[in-house]
Amino acid sequence: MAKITDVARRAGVSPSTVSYALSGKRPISDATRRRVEEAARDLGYHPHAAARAGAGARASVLALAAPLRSGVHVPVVMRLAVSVVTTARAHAHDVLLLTQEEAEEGLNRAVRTASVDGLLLTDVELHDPRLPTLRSLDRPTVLIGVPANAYGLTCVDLDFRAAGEACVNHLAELGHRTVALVGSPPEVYLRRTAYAHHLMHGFTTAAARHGLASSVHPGGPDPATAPRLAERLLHEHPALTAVVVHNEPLLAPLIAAFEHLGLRVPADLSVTAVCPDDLAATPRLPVTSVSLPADELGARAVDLLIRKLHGTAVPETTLLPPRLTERASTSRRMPA
Amino acid sequence: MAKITDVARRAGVSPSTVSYALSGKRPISDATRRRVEEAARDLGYHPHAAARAGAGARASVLALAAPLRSGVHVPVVMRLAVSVVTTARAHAHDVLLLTQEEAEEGLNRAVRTASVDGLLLTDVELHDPRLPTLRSLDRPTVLIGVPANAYGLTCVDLDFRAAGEACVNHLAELGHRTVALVGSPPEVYLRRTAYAHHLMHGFTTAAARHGLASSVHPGGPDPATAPRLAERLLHEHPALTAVVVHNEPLLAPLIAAFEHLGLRVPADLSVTAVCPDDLAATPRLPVTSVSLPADELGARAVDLLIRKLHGTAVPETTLLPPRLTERASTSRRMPA
DNA sequence: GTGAAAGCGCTAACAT
DNA sequence: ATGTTAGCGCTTTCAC
Repeated sequence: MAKITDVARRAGVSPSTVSYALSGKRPISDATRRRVEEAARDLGYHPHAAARAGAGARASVLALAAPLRSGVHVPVVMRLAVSVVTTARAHAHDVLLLTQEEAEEGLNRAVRTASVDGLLLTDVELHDPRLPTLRSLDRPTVLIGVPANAYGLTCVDLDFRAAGEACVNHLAELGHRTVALVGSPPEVYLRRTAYAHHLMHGFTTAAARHGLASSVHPGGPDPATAPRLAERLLHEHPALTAVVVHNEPLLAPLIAAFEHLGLRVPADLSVTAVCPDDLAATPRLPVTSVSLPADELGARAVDLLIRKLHGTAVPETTLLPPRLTERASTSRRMPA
Repeated sequence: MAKITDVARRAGVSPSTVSYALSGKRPISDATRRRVEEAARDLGYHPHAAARAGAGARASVLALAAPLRSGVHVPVVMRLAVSVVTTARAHAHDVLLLTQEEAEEGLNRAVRTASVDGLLLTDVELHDPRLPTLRSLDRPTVLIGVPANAYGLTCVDLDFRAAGEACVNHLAELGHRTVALVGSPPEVYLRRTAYAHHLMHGFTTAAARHGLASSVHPGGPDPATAPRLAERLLHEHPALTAVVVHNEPLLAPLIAAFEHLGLRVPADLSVTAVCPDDLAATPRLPVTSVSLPADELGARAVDLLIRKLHGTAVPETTLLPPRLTERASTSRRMPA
């Protein structure tokens, strides 16, 4: 493994010149720079990040803390992760993946021991226990999710409150008077996971504003529970004509279950979802949905974090406006 | 951030004593160790990995190179990733996630620049272009997947060849005479991805050995293509009574498509899958399957890598024997 | 425009 | 059993 002194010797300059020539942190004559670059290339030289970090520079590593708790839809997290890694690479950073439950201590360790420059947190809770640790860590951080008190934090997320409202607005415009939300699994609400909470909040307040009868039903993550849930919904709310589904694994099975019970979608029942676009745009029954732009969220989060690393001021909370796409699963309420 | 000298001062000892007391690399009196540990705890001291690495020690970081190319089933990779991170943490290591396509150069960079101690590769191809780079990198590596020439490498995977054979054996015993394999998407075969190749190989040879008529059909990753594929299979192979599915996203839709075409599973058509257990053990129609133990693969791979880091000799290739579980989707062939 | 030298925080000989 | 010292490879004052 070539080191900086090897490059220096080969280029006939001092190590510091190599460092400067490669980093561009001070003016170097064109001739020298050229020789240094060539020598570096010949030797396949890559500066050793650890040593660099020792000398006070950054290690160019971001940590992604993605707890993967029960009830979260893994594919969405994965897409976020991929988008984070890709965007980080575009900024010449690598990504350390933290999934552990040992949340607080894990963050500490990552920052010290693995010399992480900045942190990205997912699965943010309204009162996230990691926040105090985070504040003490004095490393730039971006939360993917908006806690109850975002003061002094940088957060980015889909505007889930507005997303919930958008779904209800759409249904209200179509004349529906009784709506239900099929949300995330109960444990997600119990943890007060931010996104689930915000969506529910938006759903409920919009329903109230429109004077709609509304109810909220956490849905199990298991598709097999869909038929029971469908039955229960219809039984408990006979006037129900529209459902908002914020639960990826349940979306398709739930629609199937309703149809199995003899309801036609959208003729008898309108369905709106909040989920990644490709999940909604299925050929059998394209579902009207608010897009959950996991890729964009990841990219935005990294962009913000990189800017913070550079010392640039960034907005406190970035909320992506919901984008509702009308597809075949919603229609005007048929007068009964 | 407390450093080793802070701890030393507080404990009234020299820095090296702190280092030794914490690492246990040389005998320290109980009294001293206790004082050091207490001082470290009080100060919230974590050794700085970058500096450590500078001094010749390891950084305790593993890299997981998971390309996520087109055609791979993301949830399986994700489970592997989670299992890798969890197991790595159990060995006090962190995991750097590499997804980039810039494969060879990416590995180089990770090792140098991010001071990675060891590498884990997924999505291994029969003639994987990363192998030469890997050999030159001189970092312990474990492949999750078995290339054509595994000489000098450490590999771990499900024994996909045996898995293919197990499926065919099972079907042959049930009296089936014409079988088809619905495999991974075409691009996976074009890349000569190891697992897909090995499974197909096992399927084909076992079919030949039993004297069965067999055919292989790459399946698109898109569930929407299932109906077309089902039709084609039945049309091209009128005598077909059994199918092996090695394609997670297609499994359920394909069965649905067959049933839609009027076939009863398993009365008219037996279906075997190679997939994670929870995907097969669906309540509607539990599918006979060979388990794809993503968790165990990840854990094994990390264990092997850690042992290599410790300088322990490890077996060259570890193949997990296939475990076939009979469920409701296969039955004895009905004489026509 | 370039070099020499100090030092980042840690570990591992080399002492005692 | 503990302390002293010399680096690891790099960046960054200083100095010219």
